[in-house]
Amino acid sequence: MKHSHKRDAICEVLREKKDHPTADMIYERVRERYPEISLATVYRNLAQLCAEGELIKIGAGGKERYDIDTSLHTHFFCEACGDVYDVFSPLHLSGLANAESEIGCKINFAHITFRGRCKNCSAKEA
Amino acid sequence: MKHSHKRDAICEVLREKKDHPTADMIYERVRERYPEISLATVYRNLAQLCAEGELIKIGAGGKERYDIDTSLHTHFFCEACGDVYDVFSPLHLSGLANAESEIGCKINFAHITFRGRCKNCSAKEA
DNA sequence: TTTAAAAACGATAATCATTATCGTTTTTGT
DNA sequence: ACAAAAACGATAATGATTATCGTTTTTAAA
Repeated sequence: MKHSHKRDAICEVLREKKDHPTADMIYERVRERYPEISLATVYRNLAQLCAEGELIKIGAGGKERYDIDTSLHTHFFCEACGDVYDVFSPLHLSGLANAESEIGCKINFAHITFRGRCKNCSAKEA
Repeated sequence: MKHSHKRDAICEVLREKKDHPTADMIYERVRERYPEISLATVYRNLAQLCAEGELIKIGAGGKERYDIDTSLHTHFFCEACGDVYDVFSPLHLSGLANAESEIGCKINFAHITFRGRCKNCSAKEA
């Protein structure tokens, strides 16, 4: 993988605002620095960075979202506004051994996501 | 919602084989009974049944899959063959209170999915 | 049991996110 | 500077899903 300014800009954008943007949100943000960038370049680089393990995709039904923090953490999806928040508090899941014996195989990974209304959306409703 | 034979057939197909089929898998199966059915009818009815709470969607990145068992349970996605299995063993997640205070709002729902290799795929590799 | 409005249907066009193609431009090691 | 490899922009293609629209079923009341 050669060095590329556009790819750098994509990573910077992801580091600057940790709101787990979609590909087109990233495209708009990078465009402020590189107005000539193509959406294809954004997708190409996102796929590449994911393959290298430098990014993770956090799709939840609709469009894919991207997170440059690849450390183990959980995401909270606001059902009202669609925003995604990080949760770093440690969680523990028990009952895995029984689940494994039920399906007769090893569980490699348990994926957890949360849903609810974020602080902003709860405040608006009140 | 009026009664419809095609919709009945879609539900039957989902009850007969609990492999969480995709829309086009359902289309193929219903076609054996109603060769004239349209894929649009399958999608229309699946959306309708989901809206009524009679089905759940269990998308995991790629195509959506559908499950007629709406009781609380977990899914295991085989990373090798893509098949989806049910897990009914009880699970318990702790650490939610800290997670809620971290993000400052109420978590309505914690969604858990498992990944690994199913029994068949593990056997093939050995 | 006709009848008429509402809902469902099939065919197919449209949408939308994402991926592939291809000719040109950058990067990088020599 | 040079040339191969990688990246790029523009745009076409793909694939899943949704929308449209004219026709057919369903259903409940006349």
